[in-house]
Amino acid sequence: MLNFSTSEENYIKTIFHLQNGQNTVTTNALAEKLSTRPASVTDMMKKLKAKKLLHYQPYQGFRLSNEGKKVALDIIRRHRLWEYFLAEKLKFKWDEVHVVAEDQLIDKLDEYLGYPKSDPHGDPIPDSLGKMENSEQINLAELAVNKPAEVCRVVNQSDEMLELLQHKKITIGARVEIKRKFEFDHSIEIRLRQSKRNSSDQPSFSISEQLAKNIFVSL
Amino acid sequence: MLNFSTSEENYIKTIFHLQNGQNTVTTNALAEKLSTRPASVTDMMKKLKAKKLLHYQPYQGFRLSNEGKKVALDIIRRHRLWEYFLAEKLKFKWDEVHVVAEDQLIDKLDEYLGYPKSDPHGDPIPDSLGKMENSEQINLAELAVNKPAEVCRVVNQSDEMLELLQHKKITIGARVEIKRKFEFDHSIEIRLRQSKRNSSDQPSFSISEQLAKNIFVSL
DNA sequence: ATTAAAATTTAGACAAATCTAAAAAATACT
DNA sequence: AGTATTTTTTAGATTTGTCTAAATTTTAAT
Ligand SMILES: [Mn+2]
Ligand SMILES: [Mn+2]
Ligand SMILES: [Mn+2]
Ligand SMILES: [Mn+2]
Repeated sequence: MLNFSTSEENYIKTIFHLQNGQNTVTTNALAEKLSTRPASVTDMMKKLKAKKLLHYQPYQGFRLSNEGKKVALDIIRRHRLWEYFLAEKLKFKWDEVHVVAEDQLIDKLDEYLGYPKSDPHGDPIPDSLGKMENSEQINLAELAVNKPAEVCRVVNQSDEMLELLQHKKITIGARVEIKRKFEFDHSIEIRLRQSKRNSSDQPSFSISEQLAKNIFVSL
Repeated sequence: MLNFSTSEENYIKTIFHLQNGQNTVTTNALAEKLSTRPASVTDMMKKLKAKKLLHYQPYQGFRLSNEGKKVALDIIRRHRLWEYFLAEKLKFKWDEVHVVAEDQLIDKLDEYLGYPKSDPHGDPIPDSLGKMENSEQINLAELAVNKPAEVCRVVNQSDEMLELLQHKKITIGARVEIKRKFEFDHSIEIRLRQSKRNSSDQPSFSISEQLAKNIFVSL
């Protein structure tokens, strides 16, 4: 299914609701519902007709095509699942979920998540006042040999970087220890451990200086 | 704090990251990072300067003002909290959260919420194939006297309507029974019960035909 | 059947965000 | 210093979504 703009989605969703029962929707009714002007509605109807989302003959009103109805149901599904989430998980009142403001939502989400200190990449999350703690993290390239540490942050988050990390199985929270440093190309040999408990060690392997410089650890 | 467009927010967030350490950010660096053209960057810089979000003299590079930094931190907070939510609750891998597509997200959300059948207003939620069940709901205005039923849907969801419902304490899931119907104005006298168990009855009260017509119940 | 009113569409304009191509300024290089 | 290169800005278009005002079509009323 193609991708539609917020504006197009609004029109589609609203037509779906208005045409319930009635077989066509009028320009004025739609303009009224969307708090916009009839001329704007006509403009958009031409666009949606061109995209085959609705049937429309000038002066004759319009109704969604089957394709348009499919899109509408997808939009409605999204909308209602989010409303359910807001009410059920974030504890908004059922009559508030329509008009939740971004700031309010984020604060409730923060509360719901238990005020996490850092995101999945290890990046610190600012609190509601904008304060962001940066704990003492050191670059993996500068970690001393044989000093166990924990991967806590990955700076470069390009696809290429993340692909490499996944392949090497380096994840946030993993325990890591440098076994050797090579002067020639500044590559380092490291060993990962499953968890803090001394479970089965993995074999050691080497990573480039470039990769190491993008990984931060805490002791 | 004012409201900014998605585009403005992208610029602000990216400048924040780029200026870490450096004291100014260059036009080309920003264009590169945003995959846009230098000319577009200059255009936006004029706009953000006008809004006092950054310091900028032509040809001299730019940096966020204190106000701009505040906005950036707010954006970063939102972004990272959502990433945390995606990873922790919706179980996306930590290296997937950057590029989650809408469809995927919604399906995971659906799963996480336990495939709810209807939203907080009682509106049915279509499944991932677009199927939407409409259970036999009857209009409260047409419910027989002394026949207990459950409020399952509210059609008109205007602020005015929701305000009235809240005042009358009529909520989705509430048990309701019509005690009398008045022919004169078609108003009805109803009584609510706390739950399905026969707990303490509330006193009965009357509602207008107009309100009743917007409420649907199931038996 | 005319005329009046209402609904709808067209014409033309505007703001936001982007682009290409050309001009201007800053830097780098003999 | 004088020229070449790079960086940045301006000028002018384009796309999307909106608007007002005027024209057109449909519907309602005499
Ligand atoms: Mn809603
Ligand atoms: Mn992140
Ligand atoms: Mn991200
Ligand atoms: Mn709803």
